Amino acid sequence: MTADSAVETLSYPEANTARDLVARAVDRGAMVTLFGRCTVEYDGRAASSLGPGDRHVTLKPDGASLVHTDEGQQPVNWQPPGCEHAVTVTDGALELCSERSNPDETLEISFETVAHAAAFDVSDPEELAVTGTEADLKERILEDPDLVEPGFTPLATERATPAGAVDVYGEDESGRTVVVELKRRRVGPDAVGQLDRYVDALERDLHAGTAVRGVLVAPSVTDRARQLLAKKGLEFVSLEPVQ
Amino acid sequence: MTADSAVETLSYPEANTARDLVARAVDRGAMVTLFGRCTVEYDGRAASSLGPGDRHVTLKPDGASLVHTDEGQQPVNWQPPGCEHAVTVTDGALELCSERSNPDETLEISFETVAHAAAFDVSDPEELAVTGTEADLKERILEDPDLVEPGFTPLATERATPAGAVDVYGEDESGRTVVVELKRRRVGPDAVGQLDRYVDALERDLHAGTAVRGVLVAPSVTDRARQLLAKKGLEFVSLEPVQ
DNA sequence: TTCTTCATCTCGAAA
DNA sequence: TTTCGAGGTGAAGAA
Repeated sequence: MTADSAVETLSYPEANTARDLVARAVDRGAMVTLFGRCTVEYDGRAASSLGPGDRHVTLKPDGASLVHTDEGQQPVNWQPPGCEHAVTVTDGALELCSERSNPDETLEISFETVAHAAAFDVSDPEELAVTGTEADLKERILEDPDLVEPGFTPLATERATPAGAVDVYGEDESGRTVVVELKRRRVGPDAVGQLDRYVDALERDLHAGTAVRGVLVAPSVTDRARQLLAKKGLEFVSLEPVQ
Repeated sequence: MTADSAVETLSYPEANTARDLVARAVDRGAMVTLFGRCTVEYDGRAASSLGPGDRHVTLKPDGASLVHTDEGQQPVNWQPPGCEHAVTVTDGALELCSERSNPDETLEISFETVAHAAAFDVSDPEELAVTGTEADLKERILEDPDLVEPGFTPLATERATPAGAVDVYGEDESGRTVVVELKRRRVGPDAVGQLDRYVDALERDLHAGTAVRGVLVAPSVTDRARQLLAKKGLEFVSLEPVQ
């Protein structure tokens, strides 16, 4: 990354000047950012309209667009990767359009004023390494199945059932089938419903009369989830992904 | 928004110069963006590590932080609103730290090179107006209950049950209780589980022997969801939020 | 492609 | 503060 090539910026450019920078940057696969007063229209899975205000806009080389206000972690409007970015000047105003198909969606940004425009040539070879996920919880259990209960034996992970894949499938000390559903954090009623669907599907899939135990493994459960577990005859084991 | 006050930028600044700009901007409640080669460490609900690469960093006045690579709609690392942003120079490197409590979480960004730094004074009075939401679907049904089925009479929305609030609660032509669950888009098994919980809770809550009908209203359902509906004795009505 | 589930989900509303 | 469900959820993996 050198000073000559990596960054190109404009302060309060004319619309045509900004358009040229954006067009060139999009063409060469650079990341573009704009800041200024704009309106935003979206139409696709839903539809939205945003009146004039100061926002920060990002166009990524993979086709994603982001419109950020001064508040919130989430963009106020956006377009996912895979879009075509187009930039034009209409009636003296810089206009961006990001479009995609399947589903057909359009994002249109019209700038009343462009306060800042920048293009960045990005090189990022690194992958993010995350720990503390559900996958970590699964590994913890496979390494030490007694954490679920003494005598538990895992037989498969992601075992297919008519209701979907079971996180951990195994049997208890006395040979009964056990379905384990894992959650990396405190769970509500939805996770209980999920476990119940798997247990139900397996009881039908295996031969009649086979009792299947369902065990929810998570750091903790809410009250309603606990009541639902009791009603469905399911069990809970408290365990965290790490430590 | 004037040229004098709204935007302040630096290209390839010294670490101390960048620190001063960031510190002043954070102090006055401006939005800050940085672009350059950096590493990122996160520790909190999970933990992650990201080796050196070129990224775009945003610090928002509400305490949110975003780290974006050249790919993806989602930031590779982030911190939600409510954090304290701190900026320092350590061993000649610009370092940002965004920290919050409950849960305790820390995001640390260390710049090897700052290619660009900018501060933006933002004014955004507008609210986003969205259509095509679940609320629109609800209004559509309340205006014309026959869309659910001829003779359907809504009696309440968001009616409380021991399992949570029911979207639309009413009765059919023959006076039987009907629970309606709304989804703005095609649904899977999770939505069926949700409806089933409400129906079950209401049957217990009302007097014994009261049959409660459950109707899922959505544009469409997946195969598994349809099977699950059949097994649970629940119904489906195809309806979109708009048009 | 569609389907299913995970996510540092985020966000908002209500208790 | 916690809980619960909506979301233009996004993203990944499998069928």
